[in-house]
Amino acid sequence: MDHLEERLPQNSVPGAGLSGSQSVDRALGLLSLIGREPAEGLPLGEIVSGSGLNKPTARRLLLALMRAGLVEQEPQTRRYCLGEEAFVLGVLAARRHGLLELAMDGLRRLSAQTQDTSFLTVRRENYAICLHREEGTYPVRTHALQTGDQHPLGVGAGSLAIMAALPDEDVDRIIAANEPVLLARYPGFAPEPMRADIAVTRERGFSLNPGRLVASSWGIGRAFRYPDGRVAGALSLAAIDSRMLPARQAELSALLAREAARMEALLAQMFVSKQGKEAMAAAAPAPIETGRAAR
Amino acid sequence: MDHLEERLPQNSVPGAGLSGSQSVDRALGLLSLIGREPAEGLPLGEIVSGSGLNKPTARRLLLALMRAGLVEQEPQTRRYCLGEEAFVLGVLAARRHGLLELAMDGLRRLSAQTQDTSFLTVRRENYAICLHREEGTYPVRTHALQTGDQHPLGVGAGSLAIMAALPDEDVDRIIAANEPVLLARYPGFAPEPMRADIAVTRERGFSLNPGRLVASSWGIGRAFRYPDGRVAGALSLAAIDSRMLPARQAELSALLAREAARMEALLAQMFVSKQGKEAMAAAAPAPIETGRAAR
DNA sequence: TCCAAATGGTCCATGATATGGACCTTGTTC
DNA sequence: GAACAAGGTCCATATCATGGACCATTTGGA
Repeated sequence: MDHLEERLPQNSVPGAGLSGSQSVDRALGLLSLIGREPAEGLPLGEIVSGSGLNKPTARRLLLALMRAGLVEQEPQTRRYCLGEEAFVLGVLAARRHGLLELAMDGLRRLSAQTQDTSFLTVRRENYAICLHREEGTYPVRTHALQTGDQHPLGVGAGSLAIMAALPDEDVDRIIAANEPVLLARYPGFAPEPMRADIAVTRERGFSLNPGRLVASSWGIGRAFRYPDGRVAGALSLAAIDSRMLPARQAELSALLAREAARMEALLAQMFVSKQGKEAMAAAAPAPIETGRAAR
Repeated sequence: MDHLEERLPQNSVPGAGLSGSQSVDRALGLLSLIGREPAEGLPLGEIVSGSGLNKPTARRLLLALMRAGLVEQEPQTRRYCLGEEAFVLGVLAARRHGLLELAMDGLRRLSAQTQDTSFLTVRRENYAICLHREEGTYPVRTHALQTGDQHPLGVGAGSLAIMAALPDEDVDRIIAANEPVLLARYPGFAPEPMRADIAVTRERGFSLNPGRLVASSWGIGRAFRYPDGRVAGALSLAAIDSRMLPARQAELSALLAREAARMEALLAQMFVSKQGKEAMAAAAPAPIETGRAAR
């Protein structure tokens, strides 16, 4: 039903789209497709239709992914989902890309101070993905956004904050790319209103989702950047509408601003130490360093 | 220098080794190779020699991995390392494979109570990989084991605990497979002594590494299992020799045993709720469930 | 400043490899 | 128990990945 979006991620330049490793691209596409729905996994049929591949090809690639442990097949349901190796790889990658770890303290503070649920969101192409949900203690909570959930950029508070932090040309491109999905699956997020939201967000310094996704479930968010200016992600808070009146919005946005600034400071620090390590890498003979002998 | 171990992960059955997706297997092999050294990344040359592939092939596959965001190339050093997408994928996979999350509380307790550094280790084929290192407060600490470090099964306390928890046939196979690496890079971990270590570990209920990897750096470990009996991983503690005398060994092993039991309880709980969800999946119409419409 | 060596990166003819239509198998519905 | 649907596999074909040869850029030495 959604073949349209697949198949054509070659940049329309006729000769220059040949990657040189079609099957690898396809396999990694499947991986990301499966990652999108990690809750219960995807049945083969949906993988086939969702990827635009045909059954034998999809299955062959899945077998390769399973051999590597990145994908597992639930024996009961025969559904395919992310494997343990994907998890391990993530832990390994977290050494360099430790956004979540950096953000955890801030999220805990936010939820402790506000009693509301807080989120870390990052950009992933034209989508925003929720990396963590830190529960608040307030008894009425919204469950509109869970860890791992993905929505088009501009849909939801954190996602909108990220979108608004991007340069205009990116905004245009992203909205154009997402237009079919927005119209089909996100009533209330048509391109034009979204542009208005972005403008307001930029003006006022924080994003607001007034229950557009789930009625009465409001969100407020703020983006933060890497030292080089790239958008790194967004922090956001969610609560029911009665806890998001203008006065409290101001209060929450101040807290978000403080934590976002803290994140930017931490990232700046990380950038420095990383470059430091790189400079050293040449000289250092590595004192004890068990295992992994030189080659 | 280590071509030997590559190239032949087909199970020696002559005709039945053809995977049907050579290039995907190779690409995922590179991914795991790069994951092994996430600290500074690997230069192309080492990837070429480490994988047994040739330069153009390796490069082409790396480009595919980079297109997917799973690998990044440091612009300065031109080294290849795990990309942000690997990290994100890991977060997504953590929903199902949340061992680390389950273990964090226990690790914190262990380090708080003992002042020593504690570790979570899991098995990965014939190796053990350290998923987390929780610092202790005691001023003299060993840094023999860092998050992400990998050693052959049987090398180090956690690794040995896992090995000892495996059935004999696995032990034999793993030792045989690792023999070249052990002899070449791990003096003090020859196959025969290791078998003795395994026997002692089984008898006494916990593993001990008496400074074999780094002098004076001792470790003590204990494995825990999934409800179905499979070994899930190991918890371990590291300290200098003077803090690992027999009396304290007993004390520490009791703490480890308690935390390992707790882990097993948590895992059992997870298994139940997972099966529960599966059973429900068919009936439930998913109350609000924004986005991701049915197809 | 220049040259040499090493390492990173690319091209393109060739055939090994991935492809997908057709078919088989298993589980579910009426 | 027959019909349907979904999962899974086979295998001849031509497409796609392969790797030897080559170019580019960086490093370090004189």
